[in-house]
Amino acid sequence: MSGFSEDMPFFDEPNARPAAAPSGIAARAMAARSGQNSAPDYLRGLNPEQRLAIETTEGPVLVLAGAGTGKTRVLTTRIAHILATGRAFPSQILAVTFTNKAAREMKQRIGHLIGEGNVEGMPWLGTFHSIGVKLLRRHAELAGLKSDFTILDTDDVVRLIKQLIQAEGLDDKRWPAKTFAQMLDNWKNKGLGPDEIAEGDARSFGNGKGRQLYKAYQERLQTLNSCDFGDLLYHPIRIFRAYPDVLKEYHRKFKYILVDEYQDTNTAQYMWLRLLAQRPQAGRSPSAEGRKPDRASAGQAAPAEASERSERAAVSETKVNICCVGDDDQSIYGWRGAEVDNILRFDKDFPGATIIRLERNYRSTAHILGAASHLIAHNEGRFGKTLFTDRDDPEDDKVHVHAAWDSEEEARAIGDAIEAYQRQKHNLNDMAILVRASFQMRAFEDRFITLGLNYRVIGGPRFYERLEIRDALAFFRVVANGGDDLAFERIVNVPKRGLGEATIRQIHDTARAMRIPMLEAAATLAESDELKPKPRAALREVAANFERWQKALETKPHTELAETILEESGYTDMWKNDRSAEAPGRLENLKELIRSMEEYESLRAFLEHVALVMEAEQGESQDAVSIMTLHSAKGLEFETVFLPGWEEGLFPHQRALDEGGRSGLEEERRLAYVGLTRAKKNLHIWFVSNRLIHGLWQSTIPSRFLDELPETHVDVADGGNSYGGYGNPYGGGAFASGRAGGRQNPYGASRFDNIGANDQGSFSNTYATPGWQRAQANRTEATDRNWGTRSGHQVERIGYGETDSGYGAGRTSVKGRTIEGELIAKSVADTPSAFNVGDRVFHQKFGNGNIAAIDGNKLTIDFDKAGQKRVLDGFVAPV
DNA sequence: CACAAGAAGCTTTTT
DNA sequence: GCTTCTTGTG
Repeated sequence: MSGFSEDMPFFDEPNARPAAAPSGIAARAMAARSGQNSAPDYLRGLNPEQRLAIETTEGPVLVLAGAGTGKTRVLTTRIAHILATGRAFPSQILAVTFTNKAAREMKQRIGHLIGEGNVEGMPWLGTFHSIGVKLLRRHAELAGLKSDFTILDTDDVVRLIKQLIQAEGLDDKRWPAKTFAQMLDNWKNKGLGPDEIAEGDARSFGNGKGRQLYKAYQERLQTLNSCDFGDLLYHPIRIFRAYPDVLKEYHRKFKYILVDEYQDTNTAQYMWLRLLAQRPQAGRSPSAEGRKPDRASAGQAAPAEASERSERAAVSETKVNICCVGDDDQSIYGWRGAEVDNILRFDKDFPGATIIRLERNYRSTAHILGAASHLIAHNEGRFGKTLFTDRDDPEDDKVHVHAAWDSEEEARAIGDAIEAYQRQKHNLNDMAILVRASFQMRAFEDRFITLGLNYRVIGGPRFYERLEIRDALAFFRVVANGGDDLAFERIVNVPKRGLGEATIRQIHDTARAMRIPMLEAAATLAESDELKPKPRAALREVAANFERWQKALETKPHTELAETILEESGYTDMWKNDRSAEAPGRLENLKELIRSMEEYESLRAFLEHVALVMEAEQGESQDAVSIMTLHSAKGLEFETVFLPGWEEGLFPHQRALDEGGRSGLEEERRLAYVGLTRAKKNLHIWFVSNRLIHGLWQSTIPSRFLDELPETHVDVADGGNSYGGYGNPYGGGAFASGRAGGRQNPYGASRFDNIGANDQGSFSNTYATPGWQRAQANRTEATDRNWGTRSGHQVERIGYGETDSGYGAGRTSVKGRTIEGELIAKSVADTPSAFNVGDRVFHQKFGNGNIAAIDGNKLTIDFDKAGQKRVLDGFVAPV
């Protein structure tokens, strides 16, 4: 049997026997079973549905777990239950999650349940990718790799593809490597190899060379002994298909399969699961009746190994004990290949599946739940769940909907609200701002910096993606694996050693010609006289360095070695001598990197961790408001949640509508649902009338999702309510009809069509709300922020490369106050506007003003009251 | 090789 | 409009 080496004890049950030393919960559970009839401890406090989900261990089970219904608890308890009742050994359980975070949490909780000491016999628990690696390391040679293959990240992949595109003689401008990397990813997410992709797809890139490039790419990966992320799923799938005996081993091994966030699985993951879960049954599909042991009749004799084990083990092998947990209403990753269909189709894929709904919500108030449920009910094509709660506290606030004039005021008002909560002794840690798109974050950061309010931004470029970290890792990678050409190329000339493009090309060519890694080629070249003295000396030093470090790899502790490498290469000095603002931070990050290495046994172990876990683990060190995208908020909860930017075009996002049509809209709605259900107690939704989009002020209309909220659970804040005293600068009248945010939204009319009377009665009647004087006041304050009130307050960026960058650069950007001459110079327009500079015009929201400059259909107007703005000519009328 | 001007993005993001 | 990457010039 191919791929299993002796030193990898595969069937490790005998050593991991839980019955031998049942500890913790297992012991208690067993005692409980034999003793009284009462349920074991770990089942206490669960509701009937949860218990059903846990105790229905046999056959396929789909648990539809709504937001806040105790999904993770069910998953972990289910595993504990399987173990406690002796249904399987830990090593016979496969549990898959999507994120490292989820895996970590599950591991922890299970450890807690079955007793921390039993780490030895832990289940196979991890992300699809980490389990993929585990599989692939065992069977690497079946995929043409060695078991110590390296995992490339996206950056490496793009650089590699670029080289291939150039090697093909294609213009890498016209055919961007990034685009192809994405295509590759899509193909692999669908489990398609170079020969399986659609002809059209293959032709659409690189003058019809798509397929050829794909092949060349895979070949290159093989010579580099590397994998990309897609391969971690794709290779195992192909191995399972091509080597049924290998697959069979895993069929025997895994008795119980659990999958978290099933709604997020893509096609490749689905295929992977199917292969593992569906046992060949000679044309018969396992049904509910299949619960009875009927293997014998399937004509598939129980393998000898199985008969050695207990009766029960043999029985359960015939069944598909797969349990998928998910929520179709929280599927928000369709755009990167997730197939909601996988979850909707579950009972067809696994006939006789038990479907269990968890609908009792333990998180939110009745108002929040009511609002969320009502909203999501607008989607078609869902299983349909109705969350409920027993909670009925008349003190609970309704969901608040607020209007603001523009994004700056939105940020200001939310900042005020946060401070108000703070005065009521709420922790900042319990509050979050969830945005649709990351550009929205800026306004909040700006505002919070002036306020001196602590915040933390979650998401964005991760720790390991930072420049200095990637450089350092490249050094380590070359030391650990001299054949890592991509890493070598990254740092040959770092810090600058006068090794230009020409020299590097030469190394490249030599390496190709002699079929040796670039590092070796460099060493060879350094000893030859093919180079000019300068680069030659430089190369010689590089080669000597790496030789020395590689030797030290065996002897020195890895953290010490890492430090030495960064010192001796001159990398630390490079940043020490750099007087830019980021340099100190980068040095700090390097220190952090070394520190984090301590937890790992070796440099290699650390590098593997880094490849798979592209996040820096950081604790919440201090009290701070969280700012993040709705996507990254999935799975989290907060006492108080702010959801800004509920406007058509932004949320739902225009591109989702354009590209995804109806299903795009439904995914946006699910995203809204995710947002709403993050809140435990207080929920504030905001929309603005004016937003700066791509540098242009655009009038916006309230999101259709606002109209989809039920009135009974929603409280629309009127102007005086939260702010008091700010009137409509344009004199109230028709616009300030006193019902700021009447709730009929005219989104049926054309987008941005809110000029004139049809604007009335929509949410966008925001004059009456926070007010224009504030906007005026903003302007002065916005200027102030340039010299920052930064002292004494801390900004924490989780996973951001640059710490507060660019705030000082606001000089020209204070509310579109651009230098006029520039705009006039640019105003050679392709679409001539019907206006002339100097014309007096009227704008629905900004009032009267004079045109200062024209750029195509974009006008720069000095408004009498609102100041200078750039607007599209369609929004103004001549006076 | 360094710096500056020019061009292309610009929704969400894990592994 | 802003930011980021690439290309061009000294």
